[in-house]
Amino acid sequence: MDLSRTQQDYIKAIWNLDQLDKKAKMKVVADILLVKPPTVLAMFRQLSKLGIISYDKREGAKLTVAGRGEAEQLIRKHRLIETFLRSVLKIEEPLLHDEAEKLEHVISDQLIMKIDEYLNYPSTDPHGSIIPLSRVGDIQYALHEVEPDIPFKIIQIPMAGKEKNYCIDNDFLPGSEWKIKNVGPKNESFLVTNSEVYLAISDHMAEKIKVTIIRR
Amino acid sequence: MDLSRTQQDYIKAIWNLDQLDKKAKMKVVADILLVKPPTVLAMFRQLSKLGIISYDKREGAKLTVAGRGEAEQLIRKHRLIETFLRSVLKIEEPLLHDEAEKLEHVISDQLIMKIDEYLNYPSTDPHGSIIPLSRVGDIQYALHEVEPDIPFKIIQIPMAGKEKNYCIDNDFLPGSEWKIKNVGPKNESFLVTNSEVYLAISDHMAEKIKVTIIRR
DNA sequence: ATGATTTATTAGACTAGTCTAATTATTGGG
DNA sequence: CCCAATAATTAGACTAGTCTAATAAATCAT
Repeated sequence: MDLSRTQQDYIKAIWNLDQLDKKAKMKVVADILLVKPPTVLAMFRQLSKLGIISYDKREGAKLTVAGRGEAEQLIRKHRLIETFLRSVLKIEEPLLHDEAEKLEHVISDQLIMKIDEYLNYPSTDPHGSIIPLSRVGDIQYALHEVEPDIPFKIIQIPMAGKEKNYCIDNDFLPGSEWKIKNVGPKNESFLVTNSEVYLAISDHMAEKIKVTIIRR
Repeated sequence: MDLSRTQQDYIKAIWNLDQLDKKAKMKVVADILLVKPPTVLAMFRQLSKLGIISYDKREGAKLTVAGRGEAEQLIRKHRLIETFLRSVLKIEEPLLHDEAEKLEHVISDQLIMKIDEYLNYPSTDPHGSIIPLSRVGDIQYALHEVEPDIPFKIIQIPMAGKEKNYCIDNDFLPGSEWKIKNVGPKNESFLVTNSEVYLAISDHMAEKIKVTIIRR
């Protein structure tokens, strides 16, 4: 995952709106980021393709599980940086927030780990907000966590017997790329496709299958 | 002065080459910044227009006084950041340099002042290199320090008597924009122009006239 | 001092992120 | 339920920074 600074700004805006229980409609996001609606539309499409958000005209943009992961790592950085700047350099608002806003895009995972260690793994920032936990590396999800239409790659299928054969027979194997087309009522089954065939996966299989989100 | 990150990278490259007594030829700069020569040429032209460098095919790019000022503020930030990261977070090479390289473009003058204060105004960085002094704000120069062809704006002309009249008669006044066309032998006079008229300014006048570099 | 090699320059194209102007959808108030 | 206001979308254009391919200029080694 290598998102540009701009992409990160959009992700954060959507995350922040979600925290306030507001829909990330285009107009709203445009106003927050001081850009015009067509710009936001272009970025929403880009982020959808990357599996970071799903966008629907009337629902606005919604972060996928993958997108939420990205957002939380950004928030984690922001809050650790604020905590650090506050406690070491005694920086006050508004400088505190402004600098953190810039630094969060630039400080590496490695450095943020050092900062976390220095601060003795704080759980809240100077404003009392919770600092999300670290999840570095390629994040894995169980299949049932992934939203429809988000392309993913299979990492592991810990199956046996006829379930295993079912997967093998349909080329539903580690390394292959699929997406969820539809979710059955009460999440009891998932219709997946690799754009050649469609396959039904039961909920108890879906919970065991490990997957990563792929970017297009 | 609001230079992009990219512009700053070129300025630093030229400054670093100068420290090694090497000419900032296009090929060399291209190799350092991992870009191709046409890209460097485009940037050299841009920086020339901004009065940051002067470029000549066989001499390579040379920083103007204004450009050197920019470079030194960047170096100052870099070295203060390295010192801070080393002494507070015990960061080691190569992380130390890499992070400083990114942070120097993003940390404000205000924050760097806090860091300087925290470190108790160190004069050298962890490698023993000298940390340049701060010169924030719109930097002023005496006219005789400015290189030919670099456009500048007059800030102050502390003249009297017939010198004053000479300036007034020729609209050589605070607020007006000029550049040096030619420097006499032994720097004893400066031919300046505002693209309408040409004017000769003596060295002892030039030393008193305060000026800022302007960007086009 | 001339031909080979290297370097500089031009011309034209691409990407990401942005814009404006015009059009199409959606929505909410009488 | 219809229309006016608002929001979304399309189409087309711009900028900064980059590229490749082709040409021109400089340098260097015999």
